[in-house]
Formats: sequence, C-alpha cells, structure tokens
Amino acid sequence: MPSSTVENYLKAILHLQGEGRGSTTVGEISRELEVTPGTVTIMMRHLKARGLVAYEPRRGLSLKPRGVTEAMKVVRRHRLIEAFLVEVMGLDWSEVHEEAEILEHVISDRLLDRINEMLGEPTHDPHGDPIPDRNGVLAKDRAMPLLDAAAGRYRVVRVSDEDSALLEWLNEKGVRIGEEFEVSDPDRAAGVLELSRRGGKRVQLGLQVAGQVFVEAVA
Amino acid sequence: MPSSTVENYLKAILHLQGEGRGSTTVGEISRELEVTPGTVTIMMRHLKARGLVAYEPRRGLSLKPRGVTEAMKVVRRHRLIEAFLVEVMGLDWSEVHEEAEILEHVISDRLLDRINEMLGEPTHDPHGDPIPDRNGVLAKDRAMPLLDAAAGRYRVVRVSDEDSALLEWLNEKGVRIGEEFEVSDPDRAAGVLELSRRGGKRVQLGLQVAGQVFVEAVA
DNA sequence: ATCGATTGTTTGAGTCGTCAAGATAAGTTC
DNA sequence: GAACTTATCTTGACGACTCAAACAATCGAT
Repeated sequence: MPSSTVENYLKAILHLQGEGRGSTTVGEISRELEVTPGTVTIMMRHLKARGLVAYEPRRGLSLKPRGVTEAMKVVRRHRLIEAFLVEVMGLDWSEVHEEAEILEHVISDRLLDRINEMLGEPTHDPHGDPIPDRNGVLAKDRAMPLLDAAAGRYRVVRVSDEDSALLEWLNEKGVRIGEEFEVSDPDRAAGVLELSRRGGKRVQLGLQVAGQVFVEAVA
Repeated sequence: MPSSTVENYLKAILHLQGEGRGSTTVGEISRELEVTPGTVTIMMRHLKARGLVAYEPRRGLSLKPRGVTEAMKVVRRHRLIEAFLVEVMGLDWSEVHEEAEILEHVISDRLLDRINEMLGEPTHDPHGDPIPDRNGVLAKDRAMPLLDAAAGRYRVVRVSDEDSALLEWLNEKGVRIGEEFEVSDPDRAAGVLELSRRGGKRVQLGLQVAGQVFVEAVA
C-alpha cells in the first residue's frame, strides 16, 4: 500500500496534469507540495520504480494507469469524507478540506463504505467536485469558470475547495452550489463582475475570485 | 505535539502501570507494542528527556503527571471515537477498537468536539469503559471481573475491547452492557461458569472469558 | 551560437522509528 | 557463591522522508 506521502504526490500529479497538457514537472510538484525540487526528483525515481509514473529526467512526467487508479482512490476518499463532514457532522464547507486532507490517508474501506451508504452514494462533494466511483471513474461536468462566462443566466456547479476564506465569503453572500444567478459582463477595467439573484440581491466579485467559481448555463 | 508513536507508548504505559504496582517495565512495553526491548529503551530515554516519564535504567518506569495527561487525551479520543462509530456509524462493537486505534492519532479537536456533542457528552464507550473528561479525569467504576463474583445477581458494566472474536460471541449470546444475569458459582473443575437471564436462557462461559467481563452486583 | 536565467539533479546530511545482535546486569537455583 | 537464565542496554544499521547547497542541463533572446 502507498504511504500517505506517496498518496499526496500522486494526488498532486493528478491535479497538475489534469489541467491541460496531460503532464507536469518537478517544479510544479515542488511548489504544490511545498518541498524542495531535489526531494521531488528522488520521489519521482521511487514512483517510477513502482510503476506509478512515467518519468524521464528533465522531460516532465505523468501518471501511468496504475498511478491514476491510486490517485483516484485518494480523491474518492477525500471527497466522500468532505461530504460526510458536511452532511452528517454538520461542519461548514469551508472547514472540511483540511480535515479530509488528513483523514483520506487513514480511513478504512469499511468506514468509507459506511459513509458512502449513509450518504446514498453521492456523486458530488459539497464544493461540487465529482466523486470518482469505486473504479475510479469520474463524471465529467461541463462547467466553465465564471470568469469566462458571457452575460446570461447561470447555475453555480463547483467552487475551488482550497481557499477557506473564499468559501466562507461565498457562503455569507449566498453563493452556493446549485444557486442560479444573472451574470453581468465582466468589467475588466474595474476587475469586477456582478451576480444578481432573481430576488434582487447583487454580489460583486473580483475577477480573481470569479476564476474559482464554476458555472453552467441555464436553458 | 507528540507523534502517533509517542502517543502509543504513553497509552501502553498508562495501561500497564494502571494494573496494580503503578509502574511498569521495558519488557512489558516491548511485549505490549510488539517491538524489541532495545527500541523501548531508546524511546524511554526520549520520553524522559521530554519530561513525560520517570525512568531510571533497569529500575522500571512510570508516567509523570504530564505523561498521564497526554495519555488520557489519547484514551479520551479513542473512546469517543468508538462510541461514535457504534452510535452514529452503526458499526458493531467488535469492529471499532481497531478503527479507533488509527483515528485516535489524527482526529482534530474540532471534529472530536463535534462527536462529543452529537453523542451528548457520553461518559462510557460501547464496551463500558469510562471516557475521561476534558481534563483527563476518569470516572471510577466498582466493577469486578465476573470470574471473582460469588453466586448472585449482577449487571454487566464493562467488557475488554481488544478481542473482537469475544465481542462477537458475547453479542450473539446477548451478553451486552447493562444486561442483568443470575450468576452461578464457578465450576473450577469444569472451568466453566453459568449466567442465566430472567427469561431463562443460559449461557456458559469459560473462566478465561469470565475474566474479561466485568460486573457490578445488583441490589 | 553564446550568455544568463530557469529548471532540474546530485550529494551529503539529519530525523524518526525500527531491528539485530552482542554486552552487561540482575535474579534464581543448586 | 558459581552457573545459568532472563531482562535490559548498547551499538550499528536501515528505510522513509526531508533539506541545503553545489552542480548540470535546457531554453530564450539577443
């Protein structure tokens, strides 16, 4: 079984390679995990020896199928735990990411199954991230960053789970998963974008923030 | 903060010194934790340097007050987690010890508080072991081993949580915390002792087993 | 196509927890 | 009290993970 450390590397690689080019680099991983590049190099040799990543020195790297499978298991645990902490334990969605970062490495299969049942085999976590199924298969969503949305009507489907201050703020403003808003064209000069709810309440977001909120057009 | 390993040593010492003489030895710890005596010696030096144990080479050792406090925190976490797993998650009392052995080292204070609230600040875990309060104070019970009980009427108040086969068996036979039974004099020759419930069902236990079940006389 | 910046690799070292095996001290038994 | 047994301690080593710092390759731009 992979150690917690190995699990964290796999998760980081999955995350980084999953944004475009399909591969990542030592430097990116080192920044993501806040370890020195030398440490990453050594770990990559190790992961290569275990058949989890494809790695050629100085050429970048990517997960091999077995690495993807392992990483998906961790992601599944993470997201089920987040859902559990919100739904059953009543924690706030801004608190659960950190907790899940720890528990994802130690929870037993038995307990995870129990959680899955209690929640009715959920497909998404509290931030709208899809939960991989038992085989590591992930439902795709068609979400786009709010930042890229033309003016129109949209539903919030996903929010980045890593910045808890952002999550608290969104919660306070009533920007939650599933809510629908009328979106204005971004005012690039002001660096601001406006959401308005059917009721009327308006919310202004910085474009930075708008990049972390993902939406789907409403028909 | 103590590492998981240190927590396990403290818990083991608390457990071992808590049975009589108030102190324990390197050998006992080494057997309890299944590590070699040399490993224990090194850890004892370490714990002594941290002010957690009183240790003089070859003279045995015991927890200092700070060590007791730390150990009690771990015991509290362990027992609250066990209670949670049974009450909320619906696991069987025979399954929860192992799970709690792992989770006790990683659960956050926030989550532990939440568990404590959800359960209504319980005083005992599912095996009848008392849960230390926030200050590490433990309610005493007057339980005696069933083995030492004279014939009479008794209530089961506590069962050793470490042997899951025993727990399953007891559960199957209806021997649960809080149940009352008429206890026969032990038949030392046969190595057996009999419980009978008001209804009439009888249960035979080996004396070995009877040493792990703790009871209180009923008035 | 060479310079400088960026990125990645290597090397040497440290921490934590562990074991194996040999040395020593403390009982026990005759 | 000598011999044997058991408990404890010491030493040297290892595996996992990490860093710091020296070194090497690559890339981009002039």
